[in-house]
Amino acid sequence: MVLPTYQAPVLMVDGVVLQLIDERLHVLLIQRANEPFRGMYALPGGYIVAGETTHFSLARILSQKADICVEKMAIIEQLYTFDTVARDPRGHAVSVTYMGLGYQLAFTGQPDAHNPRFVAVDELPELAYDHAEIIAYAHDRLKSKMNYTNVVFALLPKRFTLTQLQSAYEAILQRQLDKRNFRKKFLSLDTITPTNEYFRDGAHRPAQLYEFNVQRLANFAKDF
Amino acid sequence: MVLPTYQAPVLMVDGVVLQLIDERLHVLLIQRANEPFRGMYALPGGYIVAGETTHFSLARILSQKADICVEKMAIIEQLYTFDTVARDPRGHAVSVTYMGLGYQLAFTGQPDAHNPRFVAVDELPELAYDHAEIIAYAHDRLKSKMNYTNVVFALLPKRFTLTQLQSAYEAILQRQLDKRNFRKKFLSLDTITPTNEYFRDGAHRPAQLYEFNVQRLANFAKDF
DNA sequence: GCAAAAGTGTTCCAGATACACCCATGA
DNA sequence: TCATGGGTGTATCTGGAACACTTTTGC
Repeated sequence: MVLPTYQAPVLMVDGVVLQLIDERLHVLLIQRANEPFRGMYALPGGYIVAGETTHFSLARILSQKADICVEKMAIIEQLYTFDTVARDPRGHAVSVTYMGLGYQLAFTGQPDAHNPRFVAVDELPELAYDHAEIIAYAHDRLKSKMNYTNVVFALLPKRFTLTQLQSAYEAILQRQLDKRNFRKKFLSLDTITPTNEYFRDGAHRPAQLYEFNVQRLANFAKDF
Repeated sequence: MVLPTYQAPVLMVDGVVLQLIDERLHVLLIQRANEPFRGMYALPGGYIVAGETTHFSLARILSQKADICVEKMAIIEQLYTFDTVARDPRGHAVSVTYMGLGYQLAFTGQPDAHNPRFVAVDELPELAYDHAEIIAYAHDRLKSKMNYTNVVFALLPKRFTLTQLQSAYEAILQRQLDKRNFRKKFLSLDTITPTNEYFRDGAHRPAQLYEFNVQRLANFAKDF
C-alpha cells in the first residue's frame, strides 16, 4: 500500500458505554494513567491499527483498558467523528466515537490500573479532552432514538415490567411520563408482548413481565 | 507529538455535494484519473493532513479536484465514518464523509482533468469504492432532516414560490405531496414568510414569493 | 376564450393529552 | 387492615389525510 508522504492526524476511537443502574443512566469512565490529564476521568479509547475496523479497535480497547466485553452489549453504534485540531494537547487526533448500550455490564476481572467505573451521567466529574461533549452527544442521540426505535431493549433485561420500561424512558428523557398514556401508546406499537410470568417484589400486586418482539434495533411503525 | 509505532489506517474525507437541478436531486461526481477505478466516477475526496480538520480538508479537496467552492454551500454536515478494511483495494482507508447542500453550485473555472459534473441521484453510473452506499446514506439523512428541520432552505434561492418548495420536497422524498395540505402545514410552521413580490412565468397566474425566516439549520417547532 | 399553474376549505379520523380510582399482595 | 406499587378508561383536543374547484395571467 502506498503511504501518504505527509503527516496524517492520529486516528483514535472512543466509546460511550451506557447502562442503567438503579434506574439512572450511567456511563463507563476510566482514570487516565498518563499525561495529559493524568488522574482525570475519561472515556475509554485508544489508537486504531490498520486492518482493524474502528468497531473492532474499540472492542479491543474496551477489553484491555476497561475490562468490559463488547459481546455483552446489545447495541454498538457509531456516533460522530471528532476532529478539532486542539482537542488533544499532544497533537492532532481524530476520534471516531461509538455509543454502546447494555444491561448489567460488569467488569470481568480484578480491579485494573485504569480504575474503570460506571458514573451517573448527571453527576459527571470534570473529564479529560472533549469527552464531556462526546457524552452529551451520545445522550442526545439516545434520547432521539427512544422516540422512533425500540433501542430501549438494549438497556433492559429480556423480561421486564412496564414500570421498568417507563422508568428507563424517564431516566433517559429526563422527564416524567403519564403511566396510563405510556402503557397505551407502547402497547399499541406492537414492539413488546406480555408473558404469563409475574414479577413479585414486596408487599404489593405483582407486575406482569413483557418481552421485546425483536432483540435488534428496529424503527417503530409510528412515532413513539 | 508522539507518533504511534504501529501502522495506522489512511485517513480520508469524501464529500456528497447535493443540489437541485431542474427539480431533481443531483450529486457532484468526479472521474478518477488514476487506478484503482481509473475512469470510473466517484465522490470527490482525498487525504487529511495533520493540522487540518476534516471539514477544512474537504474544502481544499473540493476546490482542487472538483472546482467547487465550499463557501457557496449553505450547509455542510458530517455524515458517517466508513471504515471497512476492504473498501479501498490499496489498503485500509478510513473515510470521514460529509454532506454539502447548495443552490446553483457552479464550477468556477475551466473543465478540469477530474471532469466534475452533477449527476441525478436516480441515474447514477456505477461508482468507485463504496461511494454508491455513501450517497444512499446521505440521501437517507437528507430525507429524514426534511421532516423535522428547515434544511430545504439550503437547496433553494433566497426567494422561492410554494410550488418550488413543494417540488423540492417531492424530489428529495421521492413521493407526491398534496398541494393544499403541504401549504397549510408548512405555513403553520412559522419557518417562511411571504414577500410582496410575485414570480411571473408564462401564461398563468403569478406565484407569490416567500423567504425563510432563518438561513441556518433549525428544527421545526413541531414535526413536518 | 382557452390553456396553464396558483391558490384556497371542509370533513373525517387517529393519535396525544389530561386526569383518578380500584386491585393484588405481603407484612 | 394497611401500605405499596400495579393496573385500568374516558373525554377532549390537535394534527394528518383526503378531496375539487376558482383565480389570474399570457397568448
